[in-house]
Amino acid sequence: MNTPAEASHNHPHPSEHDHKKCVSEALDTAEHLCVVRGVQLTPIRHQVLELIWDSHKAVKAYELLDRIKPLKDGAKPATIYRALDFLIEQGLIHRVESLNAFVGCSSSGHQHEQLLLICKHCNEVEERPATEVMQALSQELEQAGFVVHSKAIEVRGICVKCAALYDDQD
Amino acid sequence: MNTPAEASHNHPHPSEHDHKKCVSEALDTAEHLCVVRGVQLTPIRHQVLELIWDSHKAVKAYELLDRIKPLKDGAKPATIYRALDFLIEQGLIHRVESLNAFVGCSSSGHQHEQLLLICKHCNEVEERPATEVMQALSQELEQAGFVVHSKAIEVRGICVKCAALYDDQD
DNA sequence: TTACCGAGCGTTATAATATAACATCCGATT
DNA sequence: AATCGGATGTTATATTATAACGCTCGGTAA
Repeated sequence: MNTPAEASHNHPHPSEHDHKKCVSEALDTAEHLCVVRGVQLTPIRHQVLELIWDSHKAVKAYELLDRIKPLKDGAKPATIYRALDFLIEQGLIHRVESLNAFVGCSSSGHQHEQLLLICKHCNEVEERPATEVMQALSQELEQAGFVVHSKAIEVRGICVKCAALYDDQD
Repeated sequence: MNTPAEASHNHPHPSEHDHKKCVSEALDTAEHLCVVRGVQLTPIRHQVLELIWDSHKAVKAYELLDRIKPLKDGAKPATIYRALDFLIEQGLIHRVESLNAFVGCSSSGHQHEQLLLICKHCNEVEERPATEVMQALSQELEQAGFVVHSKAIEVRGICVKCAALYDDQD
């Protein structure tokens, strides 16, 4: 398959994983979930999701716009933002609040709310279920009597792989 | 003292607390910390901090700009953003990432990183130390080998006071 | 004193992010 | 055939944020 995702994918920690698998799993899951839910993963939405999954980096909306223009001539901001809205609603991507950017969600089906570890060096975002944290948070929120709509738990810093590089080289 | 803060303050849950005390404590703490740290809480910075403390609501940068213009003729975006940068650096305010907005920090001296509970109804932001959550998070981050620069832990929903109003009235 | 330096601020311009509003298309239903 | 709703096209604009450059002023080194 000559997808743009495969063509332009650029992973800073290459030995670590088979990214094609990430992408195909994410897309398969997305397609399946949309069928089950009776919502449409239209070509545009699919393309945007694929572009987001090009890497594990957080991507800006206008970056996506630039990258979808060759595929979708005449794409405008609304094209992207509508697709992003849909993908977020369906839990297929995360909005990274502290970056105004977007990243694929690996656990779309089950557990969408996760701890996001955002590396300032490689710009990758790691999702972690962080069950202990989530449990403590639920308790805290219950104590506070707060009715939750959504959560954003984001930590910025240097990921373990980049930290290792720093130790070795910088 | 005929401060703008007192003049325009508007609290949706009025019986709950003495807001003048919040403001004066926040400003006193800020002044003290800046002296100790050898940094300047200039008139502009002080005014912006005061405007932010007008309420416990998250405030947008351009709202602050509009509100500082009468006091500081010719104020421009940079005026506000520079002050905000300073106040954030000094831990005197929080940037609410999921709103692109700002709110005073009650615990400037000691424990800046807190859980923020953001009410969609009254728009107030409650800070909570949430020590159990923070502890679990620290553990998680240590396990992940992630070097932390900053954290944003934000929950959006309905605060306990507004939830009570909903139960009674809506 | 004079020269310099850096922090803070004024000012202009523009970049980057996001939404509103209305038109059109197209497939499903009546 | 009529119509209805979801998705998309299209134009315009709102909102958020930064860049870049110059001035002032107070401290300090020559």
